[in-house]
Amino acid sequence: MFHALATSTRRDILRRTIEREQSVSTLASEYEMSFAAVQKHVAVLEAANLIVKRAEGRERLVRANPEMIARARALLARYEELWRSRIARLDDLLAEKPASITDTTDVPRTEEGD
Amino acid sequence: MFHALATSTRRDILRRTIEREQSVSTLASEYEMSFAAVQKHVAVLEAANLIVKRAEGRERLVRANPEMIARARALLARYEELWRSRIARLDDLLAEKPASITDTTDVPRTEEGD
DNA sequence: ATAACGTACAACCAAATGGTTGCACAACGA
DNA sequence: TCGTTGTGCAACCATTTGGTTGTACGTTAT
Repeated sequence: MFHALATSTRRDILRRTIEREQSVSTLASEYEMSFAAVQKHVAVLEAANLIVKRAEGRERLVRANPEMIARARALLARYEELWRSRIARLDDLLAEKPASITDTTDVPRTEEGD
Repeated sequence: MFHALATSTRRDILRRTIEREQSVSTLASEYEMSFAAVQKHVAVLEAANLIVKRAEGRERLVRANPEMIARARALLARYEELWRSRIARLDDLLAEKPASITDTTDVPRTEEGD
């Protein structure tokens, strides 16, 4: 899926099909490359479920699939969450350690016995 | 940048280096492939600014760069925003048109004059 | 000093990728 | 009917990619 997003042409196709549903040839007319090249890019996006196609007469209308974009974003959000939990863990360590520096008995009963 | 994220090995390296900073050889020991292969993956991630390296003795310690992960997520969030604004535009059209169907005079004074 | 370790880089290779042209075929319009 | 349009697919080609091994070089340990 990230692979499908890795090309600027494909991201551009995605952007256009978010804005409005359009046929493959309409899309192809927007780029310098051949129709077949664009058609293959569309196929890659379709395989990644980032777009869906709908038949209308001889045309194939392409529209973005917001569900999959959301999934990609959620995955990256999870990485950020991992990072935040790492920071949290470091904070925990920094919050705990000082006690064992000032007090080698390291018995955490101080709070419990209070 | 999406290209750097397009391989599961690199996403895994990113995940590991989010959790804690570690040397290239430590990372390499986690995978079946050769050290050189992992080192190249690290280089790709570094070129995309998704990780940063720090020299410590003979080792190169690798850690994730949360700023870049956030940027990728933000970009995808923008696509979602585009989608939402498209929906909003359609809603606007649907909210305006019905008047000319039920009432050809399409004078919206009904509320104003009430 | 010398061996072992960690890293970087070059050369090489097979497979995937992004592009091309050409062809087949269904749907539309004259 | 017949030409045109829209699509999909196969074959082909150049480049990139993901992997390998080998080499070089600085750092650490014995």
